[in-house]
Amino acid sequence: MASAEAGRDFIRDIVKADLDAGRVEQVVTRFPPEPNGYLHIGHAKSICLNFGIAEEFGGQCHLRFDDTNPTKEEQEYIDAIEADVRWLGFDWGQHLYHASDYFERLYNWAEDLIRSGKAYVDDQSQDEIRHNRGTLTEPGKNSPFRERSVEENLDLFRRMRAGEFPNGARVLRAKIDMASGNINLRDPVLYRILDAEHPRTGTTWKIYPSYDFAHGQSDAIEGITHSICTLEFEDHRPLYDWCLENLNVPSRPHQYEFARLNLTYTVLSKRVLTRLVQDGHVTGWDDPRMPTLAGLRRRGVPPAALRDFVKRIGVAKANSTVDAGMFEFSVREALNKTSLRRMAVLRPLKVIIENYPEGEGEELEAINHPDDAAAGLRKIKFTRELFIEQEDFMEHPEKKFFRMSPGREVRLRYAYFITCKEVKKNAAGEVIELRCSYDPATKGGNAPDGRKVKATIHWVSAAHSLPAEVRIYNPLFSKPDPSGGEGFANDLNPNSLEVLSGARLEPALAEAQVGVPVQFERQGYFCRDRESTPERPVFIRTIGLRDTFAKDVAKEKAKG
RNA sequence: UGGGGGAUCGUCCAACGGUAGGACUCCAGACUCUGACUCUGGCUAUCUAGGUUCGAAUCCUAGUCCCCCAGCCA
Repeated sequence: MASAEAGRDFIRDIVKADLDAGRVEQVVTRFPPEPNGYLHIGHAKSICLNFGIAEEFGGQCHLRFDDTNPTKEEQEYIDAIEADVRWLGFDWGQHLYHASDYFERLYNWAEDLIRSGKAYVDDQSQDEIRHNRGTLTEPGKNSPFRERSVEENLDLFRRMRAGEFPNGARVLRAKIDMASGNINLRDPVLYRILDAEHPRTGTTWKIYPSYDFAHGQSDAIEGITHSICTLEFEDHRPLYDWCLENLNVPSRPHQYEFARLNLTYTVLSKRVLTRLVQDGHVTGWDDPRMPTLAGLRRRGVPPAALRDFVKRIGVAKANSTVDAGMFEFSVREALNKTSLRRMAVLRPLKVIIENYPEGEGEELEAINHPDDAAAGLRKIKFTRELFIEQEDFMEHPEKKFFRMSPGREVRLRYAYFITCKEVKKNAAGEVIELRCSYDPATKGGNAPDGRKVKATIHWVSAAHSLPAEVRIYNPLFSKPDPSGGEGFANDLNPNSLEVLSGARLEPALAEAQVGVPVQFERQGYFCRDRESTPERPVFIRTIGLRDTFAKDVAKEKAKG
């Protein structure tokens, strides 16, 4: 039954039309990762597309590992991929498959092709095959082994399977057309000899099917109706179709292609991501700077933000690069709704309230979420000695700066109005302490005489706050369009990680759970990291709040 | 000089012969115990040249530019 709403993109249009016309009775899609790395935000687009379509149109979506190359694939990746897809919010139910589940059937289909004279064993070396393939503008040459008898091909192919030949000695090729303008049709390799241990089939197999020979048939076995992949497979489609048309397959799937995701300041090449990890540019696949789902999760990005982002960017066939700001918007929007508010001072500046009694303190009430009364209130401790943010004070304020400065009155959030009376400096001339006075009548943050202040700043009690480490992340790459090739290392941002070791947190943050986002008021969204110790919490900044003041300052500076 | 795709605001996506619309960004303002959120208002686009048509982003013709393909990777 087709969803009532019209498709939101060309693929959904096709699905809907197929359903409406009765060409398929239930849509079946699949997400087919190769377990040779971790999933990233680009995969999220594909996952949301495939699982989303299945959901919307009442169909099903399979998770299928495309594990046809044991030299690159590992169990660690298989496990991580399953966890990441679940985390994103999708469920494949009973439909977990592996291309390797189909090795026997694929093998038999290969023999079928040989028997019908449409495949042959080629003894040429890899170099010879490459050489004889021709070029983009010149046709290839037929292999001298192209006209072997069915019997000889069958015998050789069986002996390939039996492990009688070394890696690379022979391959099975489709007999199509060495002069085709589409290079994929110049007798593509269907099977190669690979003496490697497969994470699932172990050493059972000595030969492995190529992607082109495995994918379409796997789709057909599973009854996939719409096989959705990225643009670079567009000119593989004739081969996809050729296999299905020349084999006795149980169903007839069709392939559709969409443009993969590109993001500014980001590289989504699996090869580069692998290098970042292996070469130690990041601490691992889940380094919070990585665009991997594991990295984003550790960073504190909620899965709902990913899903929202994917919905916003749409699906089309034109290559494009999405502004990372669009992703940030989705992250902030999701976080704003759900994050509890807390106060934390990242770069502390000591404040002493001179007219507040020494050794005393009081509890004040603070709101946990401004848009959600059900989130309730909490108590915060106010004392004579406090910390405020260094950047909330300027000895010589510039024109539009209206936070704390000498002689100026500001509000401490949920507490009192205070006025800066004196500035203490160290020998180097750095401000190290502010002496202030408070107005007891402004308790809770409002002046009974109705006077206003231009700024409200956050603070913590010096004695009650918790020391912590806070990690601020900046883009991993310094260029909007970093190299996805060998030059990637030159485009890395040397300041992608900033560690603030002297931060101070309000006591309620002691209960923060790893990975659960909170808003540090006026600063951004943060979450406790798994590297925290009982003595020393570590918080990670998921993303900063929008900061129009900082932006204006930067603009002024740019103007000169 | 082969084959396969693609060109619409700064960015991403719509419009399926009938007023080029939305989102992000940006700009101006309102609100504010977060310079956040929210809310108002605004700027900016059909690759080019012809043609068909009452009417073209959409159809036709000829160009231009961009992307992918020469793995026994996927």
